[in-house]
Amino acid sequence: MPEGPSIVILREEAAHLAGMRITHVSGNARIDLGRLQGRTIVALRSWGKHFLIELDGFSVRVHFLLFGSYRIDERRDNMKPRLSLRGAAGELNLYACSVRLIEEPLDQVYDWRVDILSERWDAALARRKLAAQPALLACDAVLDQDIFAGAGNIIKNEVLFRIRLHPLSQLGAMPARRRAELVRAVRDYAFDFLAWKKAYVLRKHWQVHAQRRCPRCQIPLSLAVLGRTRRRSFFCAQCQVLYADSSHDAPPDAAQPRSAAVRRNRSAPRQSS
DNA sequence: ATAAATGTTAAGAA
DNA sequence: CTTCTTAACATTTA
Repeated sequence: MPEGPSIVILREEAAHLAGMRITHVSGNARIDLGRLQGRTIVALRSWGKHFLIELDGFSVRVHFLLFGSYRIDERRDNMKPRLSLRGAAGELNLYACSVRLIEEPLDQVYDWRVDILSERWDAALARRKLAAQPALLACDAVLDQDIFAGAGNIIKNEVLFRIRLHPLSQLGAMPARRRAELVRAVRDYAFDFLAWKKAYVLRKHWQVHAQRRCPRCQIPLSLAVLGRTRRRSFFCAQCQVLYADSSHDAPPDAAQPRSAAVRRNRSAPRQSS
């Protein structure tokens, strides 16, 4: 459930509740539920993986983490809602999620230019942020919510494969052209994800995530827990180019010559057996 | 049945 | 003061 496109789907499915006055509030969220009673839903918004219920006066921020779920105009029979909002237009039930109140205006708290699904997405800003962190690994960069809000582990794995970039590549060792390509690919894949998820065909479009073989060269995919984010990376060690630069390595006590990008099997030959 | 996973945050350690 | 590591949270699927 939790990557950005899934939150956009929720926002769209719940759109008919915007403008509704909340007449019944319940749930086991550790917030003051009484404050929501009688308020009006001004708008339903999203930023990355955050689902935002904007009320008159304050907002509710919902994050589904790994296991969260929701029902609109219906309920789960097996689980107690973390938060349930009811009114004349329908009801919204949220389960196993993190719920917090935001007192400040949302436009003051969120930078919409960073949301990979926003119409205000700013690719140039993302490129600048990537250029500013030369030691950052590609696998960590894609998951950085301050750069790509809404990108999750599936998007990470699929994007890196699409542009044939090794997850351990260092941003500073890549040509600027390649960083720009990465920014473009995250945005593009987010919309593919959205369309596929709406059509219930997301999974069958996975090229590497939770897959066994490289669809391109057929060798077994590598699976490793990589980066400071310690998330699973599925990748093809043959097709995905690694850019490494010794000047960003951990303990170089002497000045070392800058090494050129390490390119592995650029042409990705077929595996012979 | 046991493990791992589309994720983040808080607290403690280094 | 960072930066890193670990635990906690809580549900489904393999």
